Amino acid sequence: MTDARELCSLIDELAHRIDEHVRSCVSGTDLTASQAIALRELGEPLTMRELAGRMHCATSNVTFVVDRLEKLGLVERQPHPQDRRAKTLVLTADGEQQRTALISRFSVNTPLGALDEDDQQALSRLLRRALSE
Amino acid sequence: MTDARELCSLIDELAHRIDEHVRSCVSGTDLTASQAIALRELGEPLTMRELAGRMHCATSNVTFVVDRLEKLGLVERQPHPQDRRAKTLVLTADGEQQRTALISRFSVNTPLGALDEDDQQALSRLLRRALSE
DNA sequence: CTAGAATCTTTCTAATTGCAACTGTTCGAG
DNA sequence: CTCGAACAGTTGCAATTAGAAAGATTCTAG
Repeated sequence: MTDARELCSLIDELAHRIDEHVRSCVSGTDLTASQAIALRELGEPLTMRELAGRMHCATSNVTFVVDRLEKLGLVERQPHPQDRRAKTLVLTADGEQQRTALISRFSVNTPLGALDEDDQQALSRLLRRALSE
Repeated sequence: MTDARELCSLIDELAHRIDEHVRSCVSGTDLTASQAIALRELGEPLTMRELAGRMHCATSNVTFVVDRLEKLGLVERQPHPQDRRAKTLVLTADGEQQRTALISRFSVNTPLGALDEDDQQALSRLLRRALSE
């Protein structure tokens, strides 16, 4: 039987490399890593809570991050059409532009560069299966 | 071509599940998640720096975590035999005992439970390849 | 042998993150 | 209807984490 603990370490290691990659992509810009991830996830309008879910962090933290993105003029808090409690986060034109620039920067020197096309597909399949539970 | 961004999200998601798993394993004990991970990694004596490397955190943070483990009587800072700058972290008898108990708790309901033996080996092989570069 | 660069740890400080309480809104049972 | 429970978001506060500076030791070029 394989060692589940070692497998977890490998995944943690890769997640850490991904995090490092994000940090290297934002170094030199005026964005923090958290802000960049938020921007990345905002390809479609989301509520605060939805964004928190995608970022795996507390909603109070999203309040903080979005505050700063809004000050930078990249995101707007709009009233939610159906639910007056919620807010819809939408990118400004500038936000859209910075997002596409960011994503193109993300896509070079990916931590998965050592894997060829077939391996990436195989990895994707295995990860989906592991997460499906 | 597969979407590298989505692959990264899958890995992050799995890493997050692993983190949640650790937290659920330590809830009810007097250990924090960081302390538990430190304990897990101390299967062999390590220096502060080595432990920081395995925990993916700053060395100043390890000082903090080890301080508390030492107060709990689970770890001892011993002078390093070769290098008087460094310290060797070794588990006490109580530390060893808590470590094995912790690891056995880690091994039930693993986030990788949805994968059978073959899949786990395949995943391990792919992760190693991705990390090898 | 020795001076300077590098390394290991700690301390101090700042930034990030999570938790609990609170406001305002929606939902559902009666 | 309407009242209480549930939920979205914010705020204040505490805890975790990282970064930079400093002290002690080791390494290395000359």
